[in-house]
Amino acid sequence: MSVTSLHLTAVPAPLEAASRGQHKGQQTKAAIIDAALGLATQIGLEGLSIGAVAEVMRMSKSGVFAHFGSREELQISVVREYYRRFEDEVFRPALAEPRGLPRVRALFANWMKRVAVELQSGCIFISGAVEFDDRSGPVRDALASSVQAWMSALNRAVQMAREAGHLRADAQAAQIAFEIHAIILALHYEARFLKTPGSMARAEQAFEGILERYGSPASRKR
Amino acid sequence: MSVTSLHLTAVPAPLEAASRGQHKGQQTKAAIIDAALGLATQIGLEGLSIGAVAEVMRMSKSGVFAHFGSREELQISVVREYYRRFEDEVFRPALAEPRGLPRVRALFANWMKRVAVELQSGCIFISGAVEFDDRSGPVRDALASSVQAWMSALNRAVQMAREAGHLRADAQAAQIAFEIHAIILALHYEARFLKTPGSMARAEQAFEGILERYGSPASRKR
DNA sequence: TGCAAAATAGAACGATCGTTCTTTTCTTCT
DNA sequence: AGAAGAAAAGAACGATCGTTCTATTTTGCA
Repeated sequence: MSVTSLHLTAVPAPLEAASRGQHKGQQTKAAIIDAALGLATQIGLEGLSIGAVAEVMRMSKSGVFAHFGSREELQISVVREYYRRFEDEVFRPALAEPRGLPRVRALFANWMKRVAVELQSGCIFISGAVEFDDRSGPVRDALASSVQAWMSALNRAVQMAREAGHLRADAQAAQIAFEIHAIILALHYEARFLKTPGSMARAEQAFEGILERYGSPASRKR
Repeated sequence: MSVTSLHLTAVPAPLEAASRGQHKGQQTKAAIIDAALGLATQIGLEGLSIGAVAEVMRMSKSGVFAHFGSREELQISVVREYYRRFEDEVFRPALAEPRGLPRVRALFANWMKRVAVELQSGCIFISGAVEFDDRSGPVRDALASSVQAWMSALNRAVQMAREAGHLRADAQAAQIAFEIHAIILALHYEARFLKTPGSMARAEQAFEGILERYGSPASRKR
């Protein structure tokens, strides 16, 4: 309906496009990626079909296809968009917190906030890992490098906490990042698949346990 | 080749079948499930196609199909078989250990042993959770109840360890089971998808951390 | 050994998939 | 306004999917 009206009313759409300095093609391409991302979070990157995207967009299959040239390119675009949003919602806001434990806490809190949403919609980094874990190719590469980027950002934040004296001197940042990642994965599994009640609280408690175990004596006394 | 020879040499195969008291149909059905399980661990339950199974079995599609009546029934059979093997390899051997911490340790050790294999082949309980987390139906039910059965078995083992005084009195069995599950999921993710080196050691260390945190003072001193 | 029954094969179905090609519609810029 | 080019539609392709139906082969038992 709204897409149709864009075709009928010639004035507003081009104006908006001009204001962002982008042509109609780029505009609809972004809308397609948005729709495809919504679909991919529900049915996975592998389940993502051009026909389904076209239906959501009220476009023809070939119309959607022309923007990407292949299904793989569409999938890669979705991965990149997902990463961008993850960065915006989880990583960037945490930079407002001071280095060390506060920032690590903020990263985890933001991550949990996002998971709370994903318990309905799904997470591409998790479903994609399962779908592409024994495959190779550009989609897997895009997925893996996105996750790697996030994981190393988490690693750096933990490492800074250690350097700030907020963690025990013998604590390994990679080990802590591994255990935090583990909490999120278990939360997804238990809450989204098994629908176990109280999983959010379990995850929170597990996180506090990690800080208790690896926190420096000074930081644990507060 | 071996399947073909079964048809040509009339003596040994029927004898074997008779010794188990099962007709040829049940025999080949078991072989189909075995082949399907091997396929499903690699490409997932959703990726499992009757045509692919038929090709592995050197049978016709309809020949395979007739044993199950639907693809869903084949998927359910695979889930049940996977659970049976998981029980045999992980759960049952641990019952030889005495109740309490030794048995919990054995459960985790056996689980880790299995994961070490699954890093090549894949785990249906993990891939299936992602594939069926927002779907409903008999396949999802079979999958969820299998996982639930295993998780509550793990829960009981932890609970017995608490009752034996091996864990702190205020430790919650469900919380500990959650955290152990988390370790396994992270190991799968990091080793199988990201191919991060040293993931097995990280998982082992995380498990020791859990025991350190929740272990009773008496059990931690040894 | 022969006959009924079970097991398997084979062909065909409608549907959906990604992709290609051709044609039409809409945008953009002069 | 009108031409050039981008964007979208439409039809068709080969392939694969689960499933159905019929015919053939194989099995197990009297």
